[in-house]
Amino acid sequence: MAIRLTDSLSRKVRELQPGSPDGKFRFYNCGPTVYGPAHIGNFRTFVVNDLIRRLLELEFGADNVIHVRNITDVDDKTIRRSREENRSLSEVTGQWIDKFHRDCEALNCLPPTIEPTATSHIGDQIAMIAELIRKGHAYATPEGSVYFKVASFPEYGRLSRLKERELKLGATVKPQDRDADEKEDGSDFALWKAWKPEDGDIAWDSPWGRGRPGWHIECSAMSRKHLGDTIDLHTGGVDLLFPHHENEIAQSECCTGKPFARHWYHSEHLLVDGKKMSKSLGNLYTLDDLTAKGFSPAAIRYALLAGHPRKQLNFTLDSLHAAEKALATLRHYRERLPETGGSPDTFAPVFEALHDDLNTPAALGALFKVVNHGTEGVDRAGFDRVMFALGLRLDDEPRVEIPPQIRELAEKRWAAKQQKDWPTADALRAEIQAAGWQMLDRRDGYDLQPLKA
RNA sequence: GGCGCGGUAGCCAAGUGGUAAGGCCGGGCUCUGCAAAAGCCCUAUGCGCCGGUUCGAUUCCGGCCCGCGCCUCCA
Repeated sequence: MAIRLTDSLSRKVRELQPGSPDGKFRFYNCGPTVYGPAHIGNFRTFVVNDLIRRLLELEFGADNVIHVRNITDVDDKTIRRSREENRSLSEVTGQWIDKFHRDCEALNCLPPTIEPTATSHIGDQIAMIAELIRKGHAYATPEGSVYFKVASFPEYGRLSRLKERELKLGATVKPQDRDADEKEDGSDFALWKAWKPEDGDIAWDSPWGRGRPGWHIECSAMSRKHLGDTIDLHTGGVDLLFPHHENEIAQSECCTGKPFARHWYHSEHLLVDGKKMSKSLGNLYTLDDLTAKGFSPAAIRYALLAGHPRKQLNFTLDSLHAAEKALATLRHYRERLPETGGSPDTFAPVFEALHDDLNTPAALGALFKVVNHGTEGVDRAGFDRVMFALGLRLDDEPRVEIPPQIRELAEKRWAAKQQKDWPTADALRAEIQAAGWQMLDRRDGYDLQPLKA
């Protein structure tokens, strides 16, 4: 069953198919800039992309999916952070790359096939810039910067449909680029940035002097290097539509003369409390912020998938509670399932929904419809395939530290219960509850949970 | 000003020209020393407002109201 996905360029829902004869599906996903911990909004994009990755694997086979996700490890923000902390750039980016990897793992995102960094592809970027200059699509300034000449690419603006880019009345007026007067045209964007004092020792040699690459060129260069001139799918958050992806198209197509990506996909942003996340509103969550509140990464992933990826999702703590409960239901359901013997078609509606432009809410609805129907005709193999597609790890229960004194009271109560000393057992239960914990008896033991607020 | 998205039960959220999936919360029941957990069952005559098209609209068209995002480096 083909995967159908909205294409941001044609604005149509189109099938995903490998475009090259080798049958490999080439997938490029714009990754993070590593200057701090990624927030939950960033992770929505990565979780959605992980869902795409998983569906592609199921559709074409794991060996036939080449998934590239870059890491931007040199730009204004990373350089600024390095200066502020008086540490080397690689020290700063290394720290946050590690953190990003740990967070992705916690959220059960499959690692990309290739994860190139901008700094390890400086030569490729320089080569591409040189080619653009040679073909008349870019120019160097006396200061040693290189800009892409937007006017040289008539197709510019096709993706974002922003042909007229002058500031209109009512638009947020932003301070002009300090390099504005170097450019031939205000729309031109930097391919290479000449060294400035605040860049410190962060610079590479180039035919235009010392400096560093502009942001957009890295994706064009790394995508080309690892996936070829034309790729099958290019994705990112909606904010990247303009200017980042628009610029990538311009650079790549002017360089190669071939279509850059056969399919574009952009996932929508996350809102918190109905507003865009921002530090001033105090509604910016990192993964650690949420796990510190006792939520499991699996529940966070579930909550991120609970809304349609192309719709703004209002992320709330409530949705995390709901996710945690829903996962518990799935966990218990799975326990009641036989290993094999189920009908292979049971979960077809779930996959149909996922293949229909990543309709995750409909897929979860279809999943629970099966669950509510009982275990008849269902087996773990089929169920686990769904869990794989969604990337939901059912063994990922929220973990909380149990204080020793609570553990001690629980042991005493368990002993009293074994003696059928009910008054003592009840007294201890009350004591444990007064301390904010709840004791859940099982046949063969007990669990302890913090009391719900 | 331009581009785009959305307003469906207490909360979240799919969906369809023919009478509303699913999750959470809430309620009931079963089970169980107690308490939970788990399982089972129930929970929108209604889909922002006003018109129109239609045998029939939440779903199509028009108008209005409200909310949100983007418009040069933010996933």
